[in-house]
Amino acid sequence: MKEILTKNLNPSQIEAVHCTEGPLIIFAGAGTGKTKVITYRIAHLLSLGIAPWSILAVTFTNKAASEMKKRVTNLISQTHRNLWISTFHSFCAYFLRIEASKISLDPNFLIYDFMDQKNTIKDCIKELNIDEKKFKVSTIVNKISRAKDDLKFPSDVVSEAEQLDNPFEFTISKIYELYQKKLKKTGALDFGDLIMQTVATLQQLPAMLERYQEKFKYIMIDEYQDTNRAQYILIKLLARKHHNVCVVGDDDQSVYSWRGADINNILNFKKDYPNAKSVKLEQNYRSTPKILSTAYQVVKHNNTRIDKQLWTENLDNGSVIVIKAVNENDEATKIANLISLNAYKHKLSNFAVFYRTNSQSRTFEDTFRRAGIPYALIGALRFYERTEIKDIIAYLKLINNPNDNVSFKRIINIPRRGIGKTSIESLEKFALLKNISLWEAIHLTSQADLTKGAQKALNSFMQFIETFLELKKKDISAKIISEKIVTHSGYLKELEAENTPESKTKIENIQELISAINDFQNRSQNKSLAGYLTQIALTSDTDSLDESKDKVTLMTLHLAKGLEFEYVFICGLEEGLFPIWESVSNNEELEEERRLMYVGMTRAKKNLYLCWSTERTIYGKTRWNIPSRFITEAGFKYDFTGSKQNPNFKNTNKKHFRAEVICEDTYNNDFEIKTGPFLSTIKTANPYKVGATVLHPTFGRGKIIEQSGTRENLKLIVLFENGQQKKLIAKIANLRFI
DNA sequence: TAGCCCGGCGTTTTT
DNA sequence: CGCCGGGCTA
Repeated sequence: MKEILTKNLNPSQIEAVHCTEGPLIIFAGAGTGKTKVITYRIAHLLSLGIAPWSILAVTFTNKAASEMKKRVTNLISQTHRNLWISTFHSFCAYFLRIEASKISLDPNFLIYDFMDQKNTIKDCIKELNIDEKKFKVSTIVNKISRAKDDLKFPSDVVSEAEQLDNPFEFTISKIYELYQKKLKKTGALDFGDLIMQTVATLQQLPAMLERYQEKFKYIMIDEYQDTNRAQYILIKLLARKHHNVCVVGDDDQSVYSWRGADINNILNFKKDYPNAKSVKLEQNYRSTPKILSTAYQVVKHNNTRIDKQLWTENLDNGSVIVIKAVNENDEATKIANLISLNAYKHKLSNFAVFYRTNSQSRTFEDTFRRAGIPYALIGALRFYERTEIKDIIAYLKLINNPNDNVSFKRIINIPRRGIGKTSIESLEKFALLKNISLWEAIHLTSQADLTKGAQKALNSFMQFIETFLELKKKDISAKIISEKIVTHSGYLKELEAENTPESKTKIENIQELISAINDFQNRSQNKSLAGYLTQIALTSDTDSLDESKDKVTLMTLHLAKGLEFEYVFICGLEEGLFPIWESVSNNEELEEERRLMYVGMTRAKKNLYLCWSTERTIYGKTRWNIPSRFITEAGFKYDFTGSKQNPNFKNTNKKHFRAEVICEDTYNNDFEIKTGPFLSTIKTANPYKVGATVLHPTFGRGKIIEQSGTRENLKLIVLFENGQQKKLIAKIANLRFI
């Protein structure tokens, strides 16, 4: 064991692993083996005879937590069920369920996600008769979430606003107050509550705190730069007795301040724990020297940082290249061109395109689709945020807890039951008057101000839900329940009747959901409906990165954190887009943009492409751009004197672009940069020649042996290497040229 | 009640 | 440019 623990580690990693007693801060730069150090450290603690149940490791994402568990298990070749590796939120959710009885909390509390929060806020605004134009729902959700991140209860926020004599903030504080009341009434906690209530509980009950402090002798926090105040206090509380707290992070990768993360938590760690040891992991195992030095050039421009410089033994001559485009289509085309030119020798999953805003993805999608480059768009619309999924989940939630007004309102008229806005409004008024939930209210429809038709419709809805409440009592599985919902509610029928490509995807998604529910039941110990609902509330990445599919990855820079790719394109590097204009007047925000750039750059293993476009259309408005300061800071000079104010962009239609490289270094021999024939395949009507070799995602390699039709009706007959002969419609066949 | 039209608005989103 | 939400009309 000892040997394994040191053999694979470099000196600073060994130092970090072996320093078990007392506070420790590990500055772990990008690609320096951070997860490895944490997992080895846990294994080391166990090898010293430390009890597994006295170790707590906290991460931010489920992905990180499960990865860590997996790697610890591999390392010590056994599983420790008592080893506590989890996210902040699931740790707190678990804690609160266990201790619920001591703080008069229903242990079956719901967990509200962003949508639930928004809907509840909408109700609050209506109830308080507040001008919806002045108070935007999402702003308020954000404000409330930030307050919770800062451990501020409604009363705190109210008195703060009173002191400041700020009517706007005061209104928000009143909304917060009502919002919190509503959550309490339905028995729901939002993400912020999970942390805040945990902290509050521990602060109020010293004996309990003492017990947990005694239990968790060794605490480790991953991505410490992303902790908010509540999480910071939580850790401080838990670690106060033994002081064996090890935080791992990288201030240069702090990019979530807008969500409450406080970079000062990591910067001031040594102030909090004056006897803290600090270890810097600076040897990078990911990127080429050129990428590392260029990324350093950029991040060095930040003032608020602790200096670290990554180095590598890697002698690869991979490169950083600036690509100048003429507009966003040109940008996408040039990138598609480079990818397709090199796709024959590199897997597509080795390429990634990063952008600052989600709206930039569209051009890439269009271009890649036309170019026949398979791509995976990450993060835009997450599985559990799709309407059809949210609808079915709302049914499950309502069955789990009929008093959940948010879910009730979501599905009361989905599919259409003839219960319109006015009916719902008068039902709501009635419920408010009687101080009961909507579910309770529909049992008394005759007393409310409702038409006969509405009463009848509500009654049949009530009976429909009642049948499921019965099923729940009989412990019928969540899978069966959800199947019955989908069919008996008429939801599926409505989608089938629609019979559009969209409705078909929706049906597929619902089937996927049901199989996910089934999976859950086979996997989990807590097979109840409530158990499933908690699980999904704390999970999001069902359909994120599927590495088995060979596709180019498209995602925002924020989502790129923690990942790596051989070839990375960072796009839209223009002043006003990246850094985004909102940030340029504020140095703190600008530094965060710069860190985001640093994160993006350090994802690249071999080649890094920095792309910018002189012209870009955003929201229908076309703007002229100058290259991002980050390009300049990276050491690339752009000669403005040569560029005309109003150049003639007619050349956009040229068949062959040459990716304009304003500054090029020796680039990787393995990667061709000059423009090949691919581009003409995008621009001309028919790139598919008889005799051409193509690659199909499922059938594999084949030769085009016949073609008919034109443009979107172009049909091909392809003879595949497995002997199959297929008729394909070129537009949708997703063929790649090889 | 439901469907249509118009106006406003538009960074990033681990849980 | 597109999406969403509110208000108006059939």
